[in-house]
Amino acid sequence: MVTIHDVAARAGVSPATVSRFLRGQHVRSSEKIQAAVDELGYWPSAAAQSLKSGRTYTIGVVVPDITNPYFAAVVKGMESVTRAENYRILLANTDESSDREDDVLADMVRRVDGIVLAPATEQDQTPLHVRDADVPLVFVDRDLAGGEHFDAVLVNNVDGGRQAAEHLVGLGHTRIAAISGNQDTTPGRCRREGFVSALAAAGVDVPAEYDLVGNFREESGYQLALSLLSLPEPPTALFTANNLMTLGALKALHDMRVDVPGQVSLIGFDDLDTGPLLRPPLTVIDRPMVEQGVLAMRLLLRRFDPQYTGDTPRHIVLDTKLIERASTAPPPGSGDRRQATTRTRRGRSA
Amino acid sequence: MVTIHDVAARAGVSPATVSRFLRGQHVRSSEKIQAAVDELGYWPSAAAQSLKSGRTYTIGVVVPDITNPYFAAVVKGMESVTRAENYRILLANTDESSDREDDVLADMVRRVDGIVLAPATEQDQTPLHVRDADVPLVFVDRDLAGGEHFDAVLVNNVDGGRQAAEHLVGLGHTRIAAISGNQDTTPGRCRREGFVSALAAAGVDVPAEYDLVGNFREESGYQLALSLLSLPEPPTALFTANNLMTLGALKALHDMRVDVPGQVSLIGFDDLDTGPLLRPPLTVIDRPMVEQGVLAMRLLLRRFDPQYTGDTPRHIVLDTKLIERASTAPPPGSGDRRQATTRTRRGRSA
DNA sequence: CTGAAAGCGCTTACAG
DNA sequence: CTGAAAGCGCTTACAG
Repeated sequence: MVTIHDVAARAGVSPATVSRFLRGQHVRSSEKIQAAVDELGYWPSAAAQSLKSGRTYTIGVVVPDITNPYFAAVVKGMESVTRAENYRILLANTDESSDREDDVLADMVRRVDGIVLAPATEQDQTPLHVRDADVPLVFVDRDLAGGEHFDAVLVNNVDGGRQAAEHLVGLGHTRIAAISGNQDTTPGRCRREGFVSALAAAGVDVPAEYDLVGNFREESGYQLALSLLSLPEPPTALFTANNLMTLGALKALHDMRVDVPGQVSLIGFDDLDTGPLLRPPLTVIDRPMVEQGVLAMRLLLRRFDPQYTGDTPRHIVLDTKLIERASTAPPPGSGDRRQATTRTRRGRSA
Repeated sequence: MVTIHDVAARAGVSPATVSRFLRGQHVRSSEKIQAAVDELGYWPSAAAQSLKSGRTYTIGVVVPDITNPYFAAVVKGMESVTRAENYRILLANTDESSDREDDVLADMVRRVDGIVLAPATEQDQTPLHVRDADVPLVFVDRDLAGGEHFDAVLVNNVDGGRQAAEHLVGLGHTRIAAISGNQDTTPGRCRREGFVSALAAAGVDVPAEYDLVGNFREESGYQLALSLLSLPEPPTALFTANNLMTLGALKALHDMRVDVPGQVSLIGFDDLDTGPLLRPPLTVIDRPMVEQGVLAMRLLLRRFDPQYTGDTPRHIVLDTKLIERASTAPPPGSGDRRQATTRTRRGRSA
């Protein structure tokens, strides 16, 4: 391993001068030093640098599931920022587990300059300890009870739920079910809240057997959709609170040969790359993804600038948007001629 | 920041003893030390530890595109291994750029104990320099010209291409096109090679205008599929060499209102979560994904075990598998009654 | 502008 | 089993 001393010896200067040159200061023997660096193939030791400087130029990124396209997009956004600012990303997957999250955060605290976290639950208090360690923390996608003291980039989940509800009500549905996500997470709780309360405001009641709670994974969307379909009186419309549960529900509907949207309308939260290509093309509540990652990382890096370090925490809340495609329609028997016809035809050709 | 000295002082022992306790050695005053650690909230400095030990317990993972579900799955597999072995992952996205890859590798060399790399091109020689720095390197998904000296986990891409070709030939197609990936990558080159040569062996010629090369991104699949459809004599079957280009091609086919598989059959490489839910459900060449990540990370960690450090490089090559769904069928006018009928019906109800 | 020196927080051979 | 000491590779205030 070639060190700064080797470079110094070869260039005929002191290690201090090499260090200054490398950090961009003007030195007399810059050519000789550069030559020595090149010839020796010198690269500074990150460990030594951060031991001295107390900075790692590394950001911890903690997400519940990297294979969820939403989080993959968020990470990509964050990566574009860290790259431009010469930081790197230490990535951890918590598999939606608080325990795993605790371990990861404790481990990261002494390895990174800051953390962007999508917490597994709102109740977890470990992230608050991160603050004690003086490591800036930004929440993305999900908040925390007591998270007011941190920066955050969130989405207006309540309003997204409302948009989904009003879309279904507008189509004439009254038997409306929801498959929500973990109720101890911000998006799980808020999307359900927004959805159910907008339905109530429109005079539509959601009975307990229509008000199901899953865990944001495909399998739970699948199982809960099956259970809805086996009800004596199944719903005519279904809201699924994230992309993976939407896919699970759609699989269940396919497996049970339920016509979508002829028999059951489906509206999901979060768009998918494949959304327009699915059978049928999915109606969804969409939101920024890459942008959320970009904003969260920018908020975090700002905290390293002494000018902003003490600023009051900022909560950026982005809007959702309804994308109407073909998975939602008026309920069966609603007298909508076009819809009824389509359904019959599909039934025949299936 | 609380250091090992603070803990030592509080426990009434020397820092050396604290260090030994923390590393699992038996010491007399373990209870007092543990108490001091807890009360002070001590956590060792990673920088100091790795400066001393020369180990970072961090693995660099370099992929071309983290939002590609294939790479997301590979990373997830790697993460499960690093977690179990108490390593962490420094993640970098190269956006399929060799320049970016060079930067990333140079940066990582002094920050990690080893690297798993899916190289942007086969020609890039930078990864070979990583070896000079004595940082073990394992290839995943993609190989390098000169990569024989490294461990690698690959897929039998040539055979995957062959499977796709024989499936299409078996259905009776003779006008067969391919949208291949970057020809300076292992999978891009080999999938095309396997596909084209299997067609040749079956007596099917692929004219130049059917033999297209994209860049593994959705947009290139879209554009190239459009260009195929605008040919005076478009193909009746299309092979797309990765998941994203398959989606792009499918979008193009939808946009041009081409019946799949009635007018054009489509077979992709790499399955998708949504594969069965697409219009139509996709026939694909599938391969292990999470498992590739697991195997690659295991190969890498083995290199840290003195027992295996000097072993000759291992190339693990996994098999692909044809998954037949509904996007492939005999060519139009081939006399296959069932198919022809279906096509007509679809045409009517569209 | 430059060098000698101290020190960042650990670990580990060396004595005891 | 334990402690004093050296040293991992840098950076930076302090003199000059």
